[in-house]
Amino acid sequence: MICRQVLYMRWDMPKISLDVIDRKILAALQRNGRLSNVELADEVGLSPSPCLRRVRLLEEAGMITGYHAALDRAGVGLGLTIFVGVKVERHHEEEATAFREAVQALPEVVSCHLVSGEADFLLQVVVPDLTAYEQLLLGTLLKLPAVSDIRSNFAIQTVKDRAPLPLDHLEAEAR
Amino acid sequence: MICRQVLYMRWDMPKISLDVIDRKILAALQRNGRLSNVELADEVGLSPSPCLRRVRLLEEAGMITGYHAALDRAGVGLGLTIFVGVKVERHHEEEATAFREAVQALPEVVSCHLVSGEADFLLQVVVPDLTAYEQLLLGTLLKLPAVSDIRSNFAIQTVKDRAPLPLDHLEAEAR
DNA sequence: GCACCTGTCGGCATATCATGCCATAAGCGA
DNA sequence: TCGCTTATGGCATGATATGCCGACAGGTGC
Repeated sequence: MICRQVLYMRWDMPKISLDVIDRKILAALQRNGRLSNVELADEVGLSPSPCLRRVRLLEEAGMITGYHAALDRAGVGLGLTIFVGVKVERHHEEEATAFREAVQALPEVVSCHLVSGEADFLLQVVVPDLTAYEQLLLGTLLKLPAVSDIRSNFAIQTVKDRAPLPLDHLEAEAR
Repeated sequence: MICRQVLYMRWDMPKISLDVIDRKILAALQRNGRLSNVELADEVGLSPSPCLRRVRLLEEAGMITGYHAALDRAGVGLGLTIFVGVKVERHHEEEATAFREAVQALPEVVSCHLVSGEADFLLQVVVPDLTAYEQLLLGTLLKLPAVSDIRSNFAIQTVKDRAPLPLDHLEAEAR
């Protein structure tokens, strides 16, 4: 019998564990999210029925949070990527929450993390050009609640982007 | 006739332009990359045939670079995300190239950009835990070619991640 | 050792979908 | 107004998704 290992559990999601085949499925769908179930089944060494069942379970368990088309940024006219470090004033938790909500609502901000170190928040911003960034920075970012300092780092070259998550660390543990 | 606007062109890709429907398609597939063609066609207000044709064109034109499943990082046991600023020694272009190639080969590094500002490269690293990061930092990153300084910023909270690219800037230009 | 239970597999039937082909409608220039 | 170009929609066919069934293997208790 193939033994699956419980790695993650929340009250609102079914228990799940990842065996060798589940990891193959996750790796394959990271690489190509539009694989047909037949192709996927063939790739992981199952017949279509149990393969589809596993995919559905992984989705319901929250392991797979979604499927997304990746676009060419330059292609759609978004030539500038900027990593923005934001410092917020201390002792203003309610304002920090307001900051988070404001950031959520900004479509140009494609990711935002609370981080340790120099900055408090690290954002990734995507805009068509410098003019657009100027408007965003002066017109919006600097006016966000509790912001005390902003540092912009322009992406000059993309060496690697959105690479698949490494799943090798599961290899050793699962049988 | 609906007029499309040429935004991006490379010698090896067919000319393409994006009209209102194309933008709806891109937006929909960013949101859900596994939409069936029938659902997509319904959403953008076309019948399946021309809809599929447009999707294929967008793929061939390089606008859509791929489809990928998004995984829950904690769910697959990758609890730690770190933003790593790396400084490299100047005047060593060949070593900087070696650095880029080394980074490409590291599965824990999910993205890497050459940036302006304090650091030269900004990496996003994903590992299971602090022990794994210690090994990666001491055993690998610090030994990479031409590296002179490394600064690690740990992600404490994810406010927003991998949000869809904003396509609103195309609205005004296209008819 | 045997019966039973549980979990997973593979096969099958059916509804849905992808995809290529063709006729048609709408814009554009002569 | 007449063609030419381009995109659309419908249709036929082959492929796919999906739910249901029985089979089978591992584990458990008698």
